[in-house]
Amino acid sequence: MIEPTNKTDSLSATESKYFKPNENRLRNEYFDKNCVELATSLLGKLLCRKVDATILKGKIVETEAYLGKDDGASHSFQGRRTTRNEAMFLDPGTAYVYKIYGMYHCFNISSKEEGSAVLIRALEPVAGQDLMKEKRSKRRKDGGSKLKGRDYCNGPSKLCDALNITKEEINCQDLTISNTIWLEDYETVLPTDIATTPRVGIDGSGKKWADLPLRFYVQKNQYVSKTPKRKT
DNA sequence: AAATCGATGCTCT
DNA sequence: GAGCATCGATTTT
Repeated sequence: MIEPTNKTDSLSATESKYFKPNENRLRNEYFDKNCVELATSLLGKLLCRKVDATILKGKIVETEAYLGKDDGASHSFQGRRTTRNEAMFLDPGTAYVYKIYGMYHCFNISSKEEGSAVLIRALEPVAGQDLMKEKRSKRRKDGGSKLKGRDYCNGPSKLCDALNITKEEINCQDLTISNTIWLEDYETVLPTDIATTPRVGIDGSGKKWADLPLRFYVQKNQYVSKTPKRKT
C-alpha cells in the first residue's frame, strides 16, 4: 500500500474573496476517462495557471496518450513505478511533471488506466501573453526579441516555461482542487477537426508502439508544435 | 527551408 | 554509463 502524496495549496482570506478559479473548473468526474478518451477530450479545454497575481490561460491544441504498462513509450511500461513517475499512478487529474534533457520540463495529466497519462504538447495562448513571453525569453540569446506569439506554447517544454510549470512546484498537484494550476471548460472541438498521428520523439525502428496513432491535434490550428521528420 | 548539433543533468540499469 | 515524450543556434542546401 502506497500512501497518496498529492500536494495541495491554499489561498489567503483576501485572495479567496476575489479569486474564483472554480466557476468553469473541470472536476474529478471529468478526468475519470480512459487515456485516449481524455487526450482527445482535452482539446479545446483551458490549462490555467496562477503566477503571483497573474492568471495565465492557454487552449489545449495538441496532446499525446501514454497508455501504461503495455506501452513501450510510456515511463510506466511493464508496470514500472518509481519516484519519478509516481504521479502516473495517482488519481485521474493529477499533474505528472518530469524533467528532460536536464533542462526542460514536460507536463502530463494522469488518466484512468493504471500508469496512464496524457502529455500536453501545445497551447494557444488566451490570457497572460505578456508574462508568457517574459518567461519564455529567459533561455534565449536574443532576449525574446525574435520570439513570436505562436511560439510561446507550441511545444511541451515551451508551454512549461511559459506557464512556469516545474517539477518542484507542480508535480503531483491535484488539478481538480489546486489554486495554482487547473483546467477549465472552454470550447468544443468536433471529432472531424481532430488530426491523429504517431507520437513525436518516440524512437521508432521496428517497435510497434512507435507507430500507434496516439498524438492528437486541432486541425489547421496555428499553435500546434512543429515536429521533426520521423526516422524511417 | 532543412538538416545538424550542442546544451545539460536527472533517472534508471 | 547510456539515454532522454526538447529546444534554439548554427550550418548547409
